[in-house]
Amino acid sequence: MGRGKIEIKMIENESNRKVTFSKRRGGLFKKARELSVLCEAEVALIVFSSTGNHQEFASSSMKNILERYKASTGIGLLDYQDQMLSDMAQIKRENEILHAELRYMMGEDLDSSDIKDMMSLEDHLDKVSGLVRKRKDKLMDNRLELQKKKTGLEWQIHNQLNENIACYHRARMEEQDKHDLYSNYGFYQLERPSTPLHALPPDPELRLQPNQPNLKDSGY
Amino acid sequence: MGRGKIEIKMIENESNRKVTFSKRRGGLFKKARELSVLCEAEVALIVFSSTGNHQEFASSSMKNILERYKASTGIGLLDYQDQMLSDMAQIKRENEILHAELRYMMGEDLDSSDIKDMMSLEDHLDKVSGLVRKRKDKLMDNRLELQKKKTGLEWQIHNQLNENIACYHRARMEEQDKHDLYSNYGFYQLERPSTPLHALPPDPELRLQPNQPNLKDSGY
DNA sequence: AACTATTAATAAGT
DNA sequence: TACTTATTAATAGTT
Repeated sequence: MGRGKIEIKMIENESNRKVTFSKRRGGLFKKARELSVLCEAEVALIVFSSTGNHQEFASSSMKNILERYKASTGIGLLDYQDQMLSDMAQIKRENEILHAELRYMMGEDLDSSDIKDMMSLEDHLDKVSGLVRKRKDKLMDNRLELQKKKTGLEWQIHNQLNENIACYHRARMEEQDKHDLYSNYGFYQLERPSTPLHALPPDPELRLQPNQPNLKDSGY
Repeated sequence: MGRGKIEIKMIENESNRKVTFSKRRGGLFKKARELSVLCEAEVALIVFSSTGNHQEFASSSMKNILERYKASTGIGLLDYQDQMLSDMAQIKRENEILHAELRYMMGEDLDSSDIKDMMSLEDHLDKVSGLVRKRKDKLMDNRLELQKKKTGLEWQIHNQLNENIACYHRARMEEQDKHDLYSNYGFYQLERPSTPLHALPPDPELRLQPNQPNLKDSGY
């Protein structure tokens, strides 16, 4: 159709090619539209020129048509999609089973189970209880151990403090003794207990001892 | 182009429409191909008939062209797949969680759990154990009830048999008595216990009674 | 599905 | 790029 027929092969002359492209592209789109209108067909047409521009025609919406196309063919990803769908089904089944098992373990689905089931479930629960108890005991032990260590440390500090205080009092006593010696309070000082009264920790038994015999002896 | 021109609007006559569809579709695909060859254009053409069948033409590969189209417009085929992939990921996550819960319930994953966890799990296990015990007891009761009924039936049969046998023996005794009377064993017969010895069920206490006083009395 | 009269598309020229 | 036109291609209606 034109002044002479042409071979259907790439047009070497670039400007010719461009012109032909424009003309034929127009014709193609026109025919695409006509087909869709005359015959109620869904038509999607996408054309990229060699320069990279693209034009499209879609009888309804391109997205819809491509969705439909994808749904009906899957453009090479049919296998992939099938694979995915079957994987999905598999996983869903697993999910169902897990749910059921979990419900069973949670005792939510017992009405349909028989004595044998109950026995084995009971056994199982006992076993798990055992594990739990073991774990709990271990954790408890750990905590106790920790507590002990802590307490031990506190005792150490405590004892150290006592020692320090005792030390301090001994030192004071010695000084006092020296002082007393100078002041001639001789007898009274000798009657005093050798341990300092305020030393810690205070021993209740020691406290009950009369530590001021001088008052009693003095006839109050 | 044809014997008279036509308006571009839906063809009412169905067979006409179908014929026209076939013809024009062929022409469209031909022209699409020619365009792509003559002008080195990339062309993608998808046509759905009103009956749902589809045909396609792609100058290279439909997937490539649509990818290119998507790159330049954002409309693409991958939405569906993406959706599926994310669904899958979601389900897989759920699966993971279920697995973990189940492992936990099975006491397989306790090493990382703390005392609080253990306490609550223990509580839970106790609760489930309670449910299981209840269910088991109920089932046991049912079974026992059944057994009882069965046993009851057996006892009835047993008793009925005894009755029958006793009946039979009474009948025989009466006949025997008649016979003895005729044979003049008068005294000896009067000494015999009134119950027949072979009557069932045999009572051990009755058996211990000396039932042959005549031998003893005769001085053996 | 083949035919063909007729219209539509378009190659080459302007 | 647009218009023209000779020519080919497509196809509507018919068989």
